Amino acid sequence: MPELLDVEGFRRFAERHVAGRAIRSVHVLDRELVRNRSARSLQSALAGQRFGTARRHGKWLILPAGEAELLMHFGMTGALAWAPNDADRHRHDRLVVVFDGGELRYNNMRRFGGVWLARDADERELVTGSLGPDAATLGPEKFAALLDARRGGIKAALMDQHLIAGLGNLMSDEILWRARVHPEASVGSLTPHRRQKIYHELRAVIGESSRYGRVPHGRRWLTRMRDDRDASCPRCGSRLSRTRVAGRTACWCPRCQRR
DNA sequence: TTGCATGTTCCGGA
DNA sequence: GTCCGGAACATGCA
Repeated sequence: MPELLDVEGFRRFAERHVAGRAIRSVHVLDRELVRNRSARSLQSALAGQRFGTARRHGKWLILPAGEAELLMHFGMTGALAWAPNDADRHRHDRLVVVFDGGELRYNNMRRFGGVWLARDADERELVTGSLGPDAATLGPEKFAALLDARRGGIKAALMDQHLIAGLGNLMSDEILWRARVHPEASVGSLTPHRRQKIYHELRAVIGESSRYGRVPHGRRWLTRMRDDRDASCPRCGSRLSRTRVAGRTACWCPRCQRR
């Protein structure tokens, strides 16, 4: 699930349910997913604190709690849920934060990602590593400058969190498909016009998706087609190709996205 | 049983 | 230093 848009959905979800509320207790259901503190130390750091305004940088969710921050990464299968009480917890719920009147559940089947506590901005950056500017607020000049300093393939560049934070496999495929750029094209081979087109589609994909908190599965989106074995291009009807690009399965149209 | 899955990190090699 | 591919991580599903 989680790329930038999904995490943005989680941010809003957290904002709606827990911002400003006092934490009554913290239940660590899977010790391993609390990555940089003991369960006990996380509990004592959070209990009694209030969550401030939820932030997001790339695929990271940042929940200020008192002086500290609770950092969440969702890996490939993470999600948040809210429940009025402790009934019917799921076996993949890894961390539960309890408030008066309900509880926030961090669920993660495959256990990539996890939860960290950061005492300050320095510790946060230690945890997240250096992140590029968030894709949702990246300006055109900055995007152009980042690509100018980059070699290698365009899909790898879009997915590199150090360069731009937030884009993953699905969104990079969606953007390149809309921009009609082959996923293996090298950055250096792209004309300024092509790069502007990629930027334009990046903004469009994020903009059109943001109200859903995820990339839509509509008929005109590549994302919807990639699950089908005999998927065809929503634009031209050609059979879509699947190849490994930058370590992931890229889905693209051999007719629309020529080298 | 095998392969694949929207994530990151680490390693060796060019 | 840069970039790439591959393997690893953990779990479930087709």
